[in-house]
Amino acid sequence: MKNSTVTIRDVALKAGVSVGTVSHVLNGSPRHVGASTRERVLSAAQTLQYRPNAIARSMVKRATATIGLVINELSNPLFMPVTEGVEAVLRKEGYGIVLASSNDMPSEIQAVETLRGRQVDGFIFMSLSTIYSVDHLLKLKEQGVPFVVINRSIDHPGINRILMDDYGAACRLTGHLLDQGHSNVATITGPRQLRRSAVNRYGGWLAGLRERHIEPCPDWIIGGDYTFEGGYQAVKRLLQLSHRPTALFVANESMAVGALKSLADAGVKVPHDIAVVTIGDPPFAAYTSPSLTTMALPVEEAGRVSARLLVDWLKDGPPEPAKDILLACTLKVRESCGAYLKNQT
Amino acid sequence: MKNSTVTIRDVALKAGVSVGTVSHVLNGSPRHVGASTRERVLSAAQTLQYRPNAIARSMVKRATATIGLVINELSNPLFMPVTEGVEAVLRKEGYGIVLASSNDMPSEIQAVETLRGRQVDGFIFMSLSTIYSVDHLLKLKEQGVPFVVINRSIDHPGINRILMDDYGAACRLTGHLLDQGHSNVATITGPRQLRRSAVNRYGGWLAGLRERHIEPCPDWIIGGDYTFEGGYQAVKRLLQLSHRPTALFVANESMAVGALKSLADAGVKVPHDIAVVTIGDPPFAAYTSPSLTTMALPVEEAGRVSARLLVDWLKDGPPEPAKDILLACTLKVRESCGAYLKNQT
DNA sequence: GTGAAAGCGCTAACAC
DNA sequence: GTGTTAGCGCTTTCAC
Repeated sequence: MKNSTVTIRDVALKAGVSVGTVSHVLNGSPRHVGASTRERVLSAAQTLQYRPNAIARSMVKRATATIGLVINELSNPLFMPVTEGVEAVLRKEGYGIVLASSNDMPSEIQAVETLRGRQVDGFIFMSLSTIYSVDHLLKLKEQGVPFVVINRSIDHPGINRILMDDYGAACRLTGHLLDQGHSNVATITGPRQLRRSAVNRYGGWLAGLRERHIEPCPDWIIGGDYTFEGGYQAVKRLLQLSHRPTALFVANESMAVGALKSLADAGVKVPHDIAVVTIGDPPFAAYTSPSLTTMALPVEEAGRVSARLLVDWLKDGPPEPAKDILLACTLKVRESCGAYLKNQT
Repeated sequence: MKNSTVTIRDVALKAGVSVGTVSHVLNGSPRHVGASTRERVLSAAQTLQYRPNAIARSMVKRATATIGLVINELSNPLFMPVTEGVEAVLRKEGYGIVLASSNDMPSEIQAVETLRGRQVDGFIFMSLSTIYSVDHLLKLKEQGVPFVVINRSIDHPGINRILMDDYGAACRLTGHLLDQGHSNVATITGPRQLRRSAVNRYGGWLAGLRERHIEPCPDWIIGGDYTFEGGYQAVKRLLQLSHRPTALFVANESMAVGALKSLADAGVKVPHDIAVVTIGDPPFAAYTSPSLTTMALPVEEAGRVSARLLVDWLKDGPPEPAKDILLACTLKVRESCGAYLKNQT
């Protein structure tokens, strides 16, 4: 970066004071400086267009006021709002974000190394997968590096984590279906080998049913993979069943969209012939045909909460005991569950 | 960050050499060092778990190997893939990303200042709006700060910019509609006062029509705002017209989804009663009912190209003359334009 | 082939 | 109230 060559020395020279003084007035340190001196320093800095070098500052303060945000699957639409939440509080607190994406374990480890080399003050890990080993995170913890994980299944005491209540959301959503008078509720699950959320959403569905003393029909558990096509194909399989359900809990939004299309292609009317609900509330959920009844995930909130937690840690020391925060989802009733239909008739 | 207190000195001490030597072997500098010395240094670094302090390094090299990515509207789904492209090439080249989001001019200016304070080596500006003044960018240019803009209407010589060919995309897409035998093509425009892309897409639609000597019907130019609801309402207005078009060019994907729903709600069959096409190809475009024929924007490519441009600049000096790159869109033919329908009959 | 030392721009003791 | 100075951890001349 060119031209950035105006240093604190230049300001000191121009103001006719020492660099120490300049540093003090510019940082509003407790030390008392004369009004006229302060004035001269300020105006010198102004006219020289002085811009403090944060790198040099970090050097001596041994802190960079930046945090590392490591994301896997940058392309996942869920991450934008999380990042937004993170960014909002971090910016307000004067912290910067250095971004790293990782597609697998090795690259995540690599990213952490790189970011530590860049001296980030802490980390936020934002991920979806549950298959990752967490050894490198435990190592971080052991070394006292501040970090918080979002949506990461890491069952180890003392890890600060933010989770979204997939289980509760699925349970309530299923309950909502039952409230509409359904009792034949099928599910399209996520990849339960890979994602903790898929396990929890399945578990929530089951619990929602059993809460009302309904035993799920094994045929009505269709395996999916969280993709559009997965949802499409799952419904195709479902429709081949002789005994069809009257309601369908789809484990995520992408599959729900695929399911809707599959249903439409097969001439099955939603919600008339079958009700559909899902977890995750993308902007377009209100504009599918029919619009989707969903449980909105607290994505932006997760971002804000994690950032807040980390910043507090950085300022006041680690939370004791470690936080384990479960964020609730919000029911968005639209057309696909048939609630409106029912109320009309 | 704790524990990070193993410095180059420690390595030097342990290896029984000078810090200069350590630096040389660790950076693979041209200087010759004895094989045994090198060996000792390497193993010392290894056993001490030495991690070079990038901040200190930046201090003396006067370069941080980071670039500032400034985005407005973090929530815009278009930006994820762009960021992905940027990240991919930057990581490969050893550069880091520091992220800044800005919602308006003042916050963008603020972000630039902050990032310059953090000594980023260059900038990528990713934005949508055309209403911003560009004075601060011109100032950057004047000061020799490397930067490239994506999708930003800044008509000033010497600015390196990446644009997506909205005009060409709209023109070709309209042509595609005409190829299907339509001649009554309406459009729902974007906010032409705010977005350059809206102007260009409108212009492309017009040009596509005139290329075939068709004069557009003024009634068939419906003003929209790039939102789902905007698309929904626009179609409502369109349907009140006595003389309806047989095809509809919607300026962006969100409005197209809104339009589809509006049409469905009104019982108008797509593509049978009216064909629909749009610009922008979100993942769900293939799973709407009917699936959307679109022009896919080269978003990830824009990210990659901009990053490559910037990195080359950082390494070899500014491109002469400045690059002005126009990226083409890709036609994705699906159901909503009626092409398949036509071929079947 | 290797070591010593001068900074990079800044903050924070410590003097006065 | 203000100035001086010793580093923060590293790279890179310049000696040897």
